[in-house]
Amino acid sequence: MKIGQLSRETSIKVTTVRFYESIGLLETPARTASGRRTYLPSDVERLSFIRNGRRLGFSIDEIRSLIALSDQPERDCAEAGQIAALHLANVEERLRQLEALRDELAAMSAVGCSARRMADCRIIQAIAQTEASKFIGSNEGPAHIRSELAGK
Amino acid sequence: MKIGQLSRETSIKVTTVRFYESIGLLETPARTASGRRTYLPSDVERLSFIRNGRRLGFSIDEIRSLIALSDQPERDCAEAGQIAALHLANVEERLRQLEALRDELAAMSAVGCSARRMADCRIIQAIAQTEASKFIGSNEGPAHIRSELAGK
DNA sequence: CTACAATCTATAGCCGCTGTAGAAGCAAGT
DNA sequence: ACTTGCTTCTACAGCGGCTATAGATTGTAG
Repeated sequence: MKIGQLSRETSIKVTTVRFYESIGLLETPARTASGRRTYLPSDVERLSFIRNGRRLGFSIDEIRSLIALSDQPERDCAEAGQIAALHLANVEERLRQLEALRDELAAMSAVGCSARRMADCRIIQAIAQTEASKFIGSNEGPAHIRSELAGK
Repeated sequence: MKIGQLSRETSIKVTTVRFYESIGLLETPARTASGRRTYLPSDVERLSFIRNGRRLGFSIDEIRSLIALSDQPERDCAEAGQIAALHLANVEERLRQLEALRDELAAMSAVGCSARRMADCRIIQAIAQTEASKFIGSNEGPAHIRSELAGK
């Protein structure tokens, strides 16, 4: 199986497959005489696992850990549970932040911009006057504003 | 006023202030004879606006537009309202995605990992068996998994 | 034989910063 | 004058997770 078919079967782009290989997330596959990568059905499985993990918001490193764990069938399963639980907690925290954000924005938009001139624009005024205190918890500056689930 | 004080007054790190200058978000300030940047109170205001905008999740480009608009006091305010409304819609969409994600993860964690061996780990199995169909709407691969409001 | 698709490598770019290194300036204390 | 230590300066690399581009090669169908 060549990379294109692997890509189709997993819905992971060819370039991304190569990228995963380059960062060691996917094992280096065998090559044909002319240098093309060849994959096995087990690679489809592994790549699907990676895809699902990504779609569930796990980081590459978390997926790496999960794969490493699942490659040791006799090992205690608790660690995998911890990774998942921690991830869930992170997602819930982000949800809370995003909800607070939505409320702020909704309040802002509700006021509307009935003004005709920028000079009187309520939206601009609202942004200018947003109180930093509303974002306590985001004590590390805009760095917290990044990472999962954006509109591309 | 020097960069350190501007930083303290706005809670924006010194390096970030310089970064904003480098991308043209902040005007190039005057310099002392020895080359230090000097700022005016109006710079505190502008930087605060930027900080608030960022905390509300606006992109640098959106903030750039908002600033450009507000620098034209006679202009129609509607465009600013549109930017805010579009941003709100994006945030709401992300909220929906994140909620779906949380539900998936919660269901996964609820099952728990009572198994002792990785080979029987339900978490791993759940990830492996996640159906892509549950993520319709995220039709562009993991690219959607990025951007605002992460745990650093 | 020619066209076109698929694959290859290597490298740069996206966003929004953050961190590093090394040099220079500045104020206070001895 | 000298040292100490803080602030500031420039320039550049790195983060995550890809995506895009360029240019070369190989495979396949008409």
